[in-house]
Amino acid sequence: MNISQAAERSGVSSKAIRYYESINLITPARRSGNGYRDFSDDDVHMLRFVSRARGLGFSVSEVADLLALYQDRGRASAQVRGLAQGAIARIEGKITELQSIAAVLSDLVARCHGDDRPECPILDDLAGSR
Amino acid sequence: MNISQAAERSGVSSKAIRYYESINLITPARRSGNGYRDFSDDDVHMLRFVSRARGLGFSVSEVADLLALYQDRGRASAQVRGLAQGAIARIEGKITELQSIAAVLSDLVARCHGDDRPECPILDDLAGSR
DNA sequence: CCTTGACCTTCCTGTAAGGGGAAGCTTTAT
DNA sequence: ATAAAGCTTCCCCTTACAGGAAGGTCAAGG
Repeated sequence: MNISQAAERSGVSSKAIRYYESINLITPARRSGNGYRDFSDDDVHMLRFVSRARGLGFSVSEVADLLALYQDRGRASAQVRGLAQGAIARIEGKITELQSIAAVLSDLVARCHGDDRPECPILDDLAGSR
Repeated sequence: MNISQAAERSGVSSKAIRYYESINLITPARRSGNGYRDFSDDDVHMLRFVSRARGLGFSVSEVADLLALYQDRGRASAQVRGLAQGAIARIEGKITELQSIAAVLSDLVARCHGDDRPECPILDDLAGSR
């Protein structure tokens, strides 16, 4: 099948597929006589794997690791688990950071009248007049 | 004062200061006879404003808006509040997204033995063999 | 006076992960 | 036959700077 169909079935855009190929994340697709890429169902399967992993917050290079482990029949599940735990830690750290930022902003918004008057605790705070 | 001192006092790196100047976020600093930038305490104050706003998750272009509002003595606080609320909404959306991702990953990690054996629910899930 | 070394300047490249679009094929449909 | 769609490669754009090269400048020490 051509790239747009593979894109549709895998949930990875054509652009992204070409990109993944260019950085050697996936093995280059076969080419038909006309030079068009020709994808198999297995290719689509791999692309879905990539898509799902990316959606779970794994970086492209981590996806490369996951793919290698996936294709290594003798891998130890501990390695995969380690990657996933690292991803969780990063995500949770990010959540904590965002929550504290949101808390500060919410406090500022609560203290701001939000009307036609110029007085604004938000700007005052940003200006450091605490 | 020179750029490195302004950087130290404001918490904005020298690189970032030059960058902010290049994109017209801040007004170009005065230059001394030798061509060096020469920062005043007011400049440092502005930089701190920028630094704090960036730290609160405002994009550079939003900071530009905030700075304009800050310098507009007649602004309506509602505008500032709107910007802040938009930021909060974005941040909370991001938090929700990250939380659901973390939940999926945590579930997968919990189901993975994480030992020498190759069986791995994480890879199985990524492969879509649900 | 001269030489370091620490600053400063501008300019170029690189980052993550593709998106957008141009120029030029091929294939498909009318 | 021709137009529309799809494919190819290639290059620029995005965010918000960091890193580093090449070269000018300033203050301290021998």
